[in-house]
Amino acid sequence: MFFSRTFAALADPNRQSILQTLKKGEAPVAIIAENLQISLATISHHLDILKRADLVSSRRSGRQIFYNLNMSVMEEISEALLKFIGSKKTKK
Amino acid sequence: MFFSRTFAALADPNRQSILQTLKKGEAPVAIIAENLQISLATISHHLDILKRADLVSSRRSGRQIFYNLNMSVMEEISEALLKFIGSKKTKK
DNA sequence: TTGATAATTAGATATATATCTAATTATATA
DNA sequence: TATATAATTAGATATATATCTAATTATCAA
Repeated sequence: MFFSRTFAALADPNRQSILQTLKKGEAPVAIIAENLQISLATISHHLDILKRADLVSSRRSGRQIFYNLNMSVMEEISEALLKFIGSKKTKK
Repeated sequence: MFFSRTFAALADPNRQSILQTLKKGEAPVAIIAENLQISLATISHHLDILKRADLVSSRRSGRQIFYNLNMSVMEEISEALLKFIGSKKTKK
């Protein structure tokens, strides 16, 4: 339903770690990998999930692929949560 | 890491549907079940997950158990997301 | 106390996810 | 063009998750 893919993407600790790394600015996979103890193949897989959740984007530069944070979806989720909370009928 | 359990809980469409139902106020399982096409056992399982993610609470009244939305965690997540976004180094 | 009702728990299963190693693709450079 | 580098894709596997039916627990009412 709403943001299912994004919530699922945000639920994994390794993916959260990737997002933390990207907070400092765009980075190639090698840099992202420095903070993780999993294989490059698995990191690629996580990056794919983050991409399909619209949480990151990527661009190739030479042999490297740089990943970038995409903040708009997080904003949308934050807003949706606040709206959800706000719309709740509060009892007496 | 951060809110992993809650993000995972929010990722499932049936659980989202449960939260939507509870937005109108507390409800027993039978009412929650009206909007879902899955067994009561599975609904119990989803309610357990929502409870362990602190998204709902419950109280027994006679033979029924009433479930209730817990908004504080959603607030926390919303804030954490905004903080995360805000703390990102924006380039030039 | 017996039976009915409301919900959870147990046990099984099918699907999804995270992970790995090995193979492949894309790019740069000697 | 051959080789090295950066990353992804393929294929396999183990674990987690969603789901079901059947059994159990808790409560109420006859």
